[in-house]
Amino acid sequence: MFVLNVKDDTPVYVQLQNQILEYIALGILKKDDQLPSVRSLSKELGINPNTVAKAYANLEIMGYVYSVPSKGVFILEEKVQEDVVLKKLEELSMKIKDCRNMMISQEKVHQLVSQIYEEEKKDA
Amino acid sequence: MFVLNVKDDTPVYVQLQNQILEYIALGILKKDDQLPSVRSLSKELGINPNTVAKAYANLEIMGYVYSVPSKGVFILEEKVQEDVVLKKLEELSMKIKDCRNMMISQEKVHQLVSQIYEEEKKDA
Amino acid sequence: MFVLNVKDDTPVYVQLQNQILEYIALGILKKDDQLPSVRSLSKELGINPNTVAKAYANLEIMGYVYSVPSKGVFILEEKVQEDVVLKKLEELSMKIKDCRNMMISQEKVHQLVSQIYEEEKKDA
Amino acid sequence: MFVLNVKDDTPVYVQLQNQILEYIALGILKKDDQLPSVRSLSKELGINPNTVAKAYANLEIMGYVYSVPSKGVFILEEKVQEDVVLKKLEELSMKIKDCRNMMISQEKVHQLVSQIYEEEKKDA
DNA sequence: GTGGTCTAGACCACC
DNA sequence: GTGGTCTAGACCACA
Repeated sequence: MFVLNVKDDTPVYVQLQNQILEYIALGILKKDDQLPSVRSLSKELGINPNTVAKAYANLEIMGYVYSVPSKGVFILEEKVQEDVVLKKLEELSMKIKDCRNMMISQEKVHQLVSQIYEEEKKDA
Repeated sequence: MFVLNVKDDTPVYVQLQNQILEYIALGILKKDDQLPSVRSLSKELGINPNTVAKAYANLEIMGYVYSVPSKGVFILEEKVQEDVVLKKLEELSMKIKDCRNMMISQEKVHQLVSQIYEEEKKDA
Repeated sequence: MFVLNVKDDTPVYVQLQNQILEYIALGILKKDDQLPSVRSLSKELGINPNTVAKAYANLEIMGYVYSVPSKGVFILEEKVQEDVVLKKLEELSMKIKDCRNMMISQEKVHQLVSQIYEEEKKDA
Repeated sequence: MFVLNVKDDTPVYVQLQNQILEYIALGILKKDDQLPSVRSLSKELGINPNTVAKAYANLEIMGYVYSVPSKGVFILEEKVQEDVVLKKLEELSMKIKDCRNMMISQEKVHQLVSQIYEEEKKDA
């Protein structure tokens, strides 16, 4: 279900958080769905339980998830969808600004967008 | 001339490098222009001289700058090279893919691009 | 009859105990009244029978309840005892001290008390 | 500067968070003040650095503090004061409701408030 | 079985 | 020196 990229320099627990948020945004994870247990997921991904727990704890503090001790961790989903989308668009905006500032032409960027949307989800 | 954001999670020396590259791309820094001295710039920005030196050293390694001992550091090229642009575009591609995967419409993204390019450099 | 909140961080069996004590204090549960059976209550609340049994067992240890094997569990006292009230007042004291230490005015606190006592039990 | 209570069942890192928030609310810690380093504080309190780091990280996620890697952790203080006060009053309200529900008289509670405010800060 | 807390200690990038 | 990340493994309360 989750894919970690060791080459990526973003921390493992952040990668996990982001993937969970993406699944929520996509509607794959719904309100009150249970996330995999800390231990099972850590074993599956070959990482330390603490790392999974950290991701879950952060998501809880951020209000996307609630944990019931000795039961599990569950999706909260209230306004999450728009939150996540807005955050992604904000990140995108920064990158677009970088491109503009480096004198990359607007046409070039539009082209890239079209191209990526057309290659559908070969790499998702 | 340079603006650093300590609360930003990107390292200070990377922020500095990027801004210098940006100024080169924009033609503000031209071939053989001299960069501020390590000492003066570090004092001006309130950061450690080592940090400035590291940024300059990296730029030299990357081939955008040459240093003349006991003289200073100077711009080598008038244009940022292909690879820097390619790297930026690669980063942009990842973000666009994220948006596509989250079912954000292609139109929305095109809109954002246009909007950002139109607001020129109010916020650069 | 009982309302549990799984998202609350206080253990389920403690929530149950407290509510039973509250009903005793309020005179809703009287001497020799029978509590629901472990099995029926656990089914009704959707929780593990062990959890209900634990709450009952604790109440028996604390002397508020007695169990007759193969008969059921019954209320022993008509009134909650001093120590439970004292414990609650102790908890309240700590919170009041916190407020005082944070420079919240005495008037503000008195106001809050009055307000809560006046809204009766809309939310109990 | 900080006092931990091992007998208290609230987690050490939560105790730390709360004390820091209290100091902010009291104005003892001000905007851009630096918190003690993770290592020095952990040594001083005799606890593991991870535990201190966890408290700091949570405060950062909650938006009360910002950390500059290799520099330190600093107070952010934006609207923090009211946030913290509101949270405290909310906690107090819950305890007052408990008392009311256990038939403790309103006079008794007012008395307790007055008494605590009068003993000044013998125990702060 | 579950999550929560904590310790001990490692390595990293950065200043 | 600083914070950030991660591992390995312990113990606890709870269901």
